Amino acid sequence: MNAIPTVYDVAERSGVSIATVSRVYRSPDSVRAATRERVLAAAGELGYVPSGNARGLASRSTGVLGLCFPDYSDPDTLDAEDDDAAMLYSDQIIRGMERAARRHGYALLIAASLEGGPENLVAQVAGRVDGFAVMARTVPTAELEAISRRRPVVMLAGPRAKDPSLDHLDHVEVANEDGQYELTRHLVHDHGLRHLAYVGLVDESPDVEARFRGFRRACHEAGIEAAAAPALRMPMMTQAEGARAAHLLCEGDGDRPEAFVFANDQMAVGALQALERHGVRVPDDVVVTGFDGIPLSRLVRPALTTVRQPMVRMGEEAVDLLVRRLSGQPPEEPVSLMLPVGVVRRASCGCDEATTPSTATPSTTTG
Amino acid sequence: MNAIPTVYDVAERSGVSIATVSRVYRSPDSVRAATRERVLAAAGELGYVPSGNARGLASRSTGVLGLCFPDYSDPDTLDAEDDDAAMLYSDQIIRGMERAARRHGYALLIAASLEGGPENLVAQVAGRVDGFAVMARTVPTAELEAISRRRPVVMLAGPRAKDPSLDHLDHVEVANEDGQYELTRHLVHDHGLRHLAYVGLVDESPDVEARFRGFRRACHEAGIEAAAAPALRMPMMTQAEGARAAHLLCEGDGDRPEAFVFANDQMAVGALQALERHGVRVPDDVVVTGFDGIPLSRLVRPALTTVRQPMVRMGEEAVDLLVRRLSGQPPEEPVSLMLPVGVVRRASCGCDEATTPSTATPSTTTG
DNA sequence: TTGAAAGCGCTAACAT
DNA sequence: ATGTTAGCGCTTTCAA
Repeated sequence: MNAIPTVYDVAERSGVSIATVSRVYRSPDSVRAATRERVLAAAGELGYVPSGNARGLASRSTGVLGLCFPDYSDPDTLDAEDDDAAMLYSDQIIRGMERAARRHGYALLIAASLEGGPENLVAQVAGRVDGFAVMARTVPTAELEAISRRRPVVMLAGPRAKDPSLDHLDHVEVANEDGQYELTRHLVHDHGLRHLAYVGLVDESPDVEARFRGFRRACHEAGIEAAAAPALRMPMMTQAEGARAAHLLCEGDGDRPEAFVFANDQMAVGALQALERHGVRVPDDVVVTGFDGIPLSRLVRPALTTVRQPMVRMGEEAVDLLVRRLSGQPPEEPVSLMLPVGVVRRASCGCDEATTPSTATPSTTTG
Repeated sequence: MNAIPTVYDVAERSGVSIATVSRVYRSPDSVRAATRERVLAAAGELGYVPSGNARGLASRSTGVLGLCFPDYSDPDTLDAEDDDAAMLYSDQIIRGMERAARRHGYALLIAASLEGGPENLVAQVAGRVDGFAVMARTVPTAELEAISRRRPVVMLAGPRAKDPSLDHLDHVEVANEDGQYELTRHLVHDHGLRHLAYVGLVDESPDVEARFRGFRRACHEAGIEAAAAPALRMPMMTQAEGARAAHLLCEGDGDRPEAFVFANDQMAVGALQALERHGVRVPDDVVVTGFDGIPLSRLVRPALTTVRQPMVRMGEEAVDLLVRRLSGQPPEEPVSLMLPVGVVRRASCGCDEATTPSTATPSTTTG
């Protein structure tokens, strides 16, 4: 692992100037074929690869896009196998971004921010890319605000209006409110339920709030006395907390809700486990729903009724937005996209179809 | 989006030298608190973030590791939902690498190589990272050989000895041969099958070859006349090809094998579909097995007996290897790791347990 | 078509 | 504790 070869080494070995070496890579046509051959040959022999750093520095652009995402790994998921199944948000967004980035000729730099980790994580990313996407609440607002003044940042799944200092960012979110509204409406309308308990989050989360609004709206419209706040707010949205929520809801005051409407799938899954242990049957005794549409939601029994979010697409949209900003004609105004979601009716709400996927194409009913 | 601020701007604004600005970020303690505050304040107001490029250039290290992987997306998987379920190899490796990289303070740069795409993809990655991992057969050998002479590269899942020009690379693979051997032995020994057909790949793939060796060894040991070559070699390992293979095997010469042993899960899944369409029952009429342990293998019905590869772990090991090479005391010799695999017995071979996962913890029998 | 030279923004001695 | 000063490896005018 000797010194890494540079343009100078290649230039010397092929008897040209460093400018020519550079040209061979940047605009091959501007160099005579014979010269090009010689340079390329020398480069090959030396194992030369242009330094992305130097290139970026000299040309002020890196050809790399970034993504900051929270370290979502659910500590409750100890089983490696479950871990596999629970393909996370971030994986899907990564997939979407990588694909789109590649289409546009960019590479993708990813970094997960561990809770309370070094704040400079963003900086680490921001300093190395032409633009980047941030999953909501991954990055300290102040820091993000400062950075985003100088280079394109798109916010994912987050609070568009929430923070006015960030309202100049492009933004992609999913129709949380509408999705939860549709799902709730399904419970009320199609299943005739009247007594629903919503389980949210202690911390303020724009997504969770929006979902709750959808829930409440559906209740209102059905003439159900909808609480102004969730029945329960948990400190984290993990399986363990979901289980705990199920406990609390059951041991309440004897009069158990007909449905537990969870703000995400992880909690709902935890609840299913807890309920099974307690001999409470789903959906016969109580209906359970989630939100997200993680793969695990389809694997559990009963399969979970939920709202699917198009996360891969979100990644793609994010990249398209960034590329647009980076291009000659960036939109003047900040762009805000709201991607549609779909209610997935499965067994946990009493829709029994598609419970046992047939060979190779486990299908679900989307409504 | 005005000019991006630099150390000079921050220095000027806070009335210090650029060296001090640099110190504030590199070794905060070497700067008086008051000064530090002023610098940080100025930086904040300016929206300053240290340029990763300049940093990398000056310090000759980027703090980034890379991964090149093939664009595995199976074109047969048109359904977005299946796509979700089929968490791919690459996703798992990315997960593993990202985690491990973060533990070591590195970020991760990922780039998929589209078949026949620009070869400079590797260069794009190689030029921006301190070291990187390459999934086998992603990158032209010559290019890789040259690059790997100058910086650490670890080969994933590939042909260790295959290419002598690459035998100086660190290398992580899974026990393909042993895994297929164990699985085959299970079929022969526990299920008493004697007539097995192995379905491989036309192209030479070290992994597939290794698996076939395991298959053959198990046959030999059981006194079964094992063909020197796979019963069938398909051009690609997709679901469509798996279905085609099933056809061919069924319509052979009337005497159908008792088991179809596929070189990967995708093909096996395709075969399951085809067999169902033809009214051939699995496992009653014919046993089907796969290899990989992709999530989809558990979702299909009958659930697929297969061999699970620890891909997340592979990603972690790769990073550990890279970090080791980058550290002060790199091992002298190239390191080669072989990760153990596990046979997963499910319904498609006649092991009926664990076919219907119970709530939240779909379990499988690992043997 | 090719070369010379001036940076790009930062780090790392070396001074002070 | 802070400032000065070379580079780091490349791109990019400007000349030739």
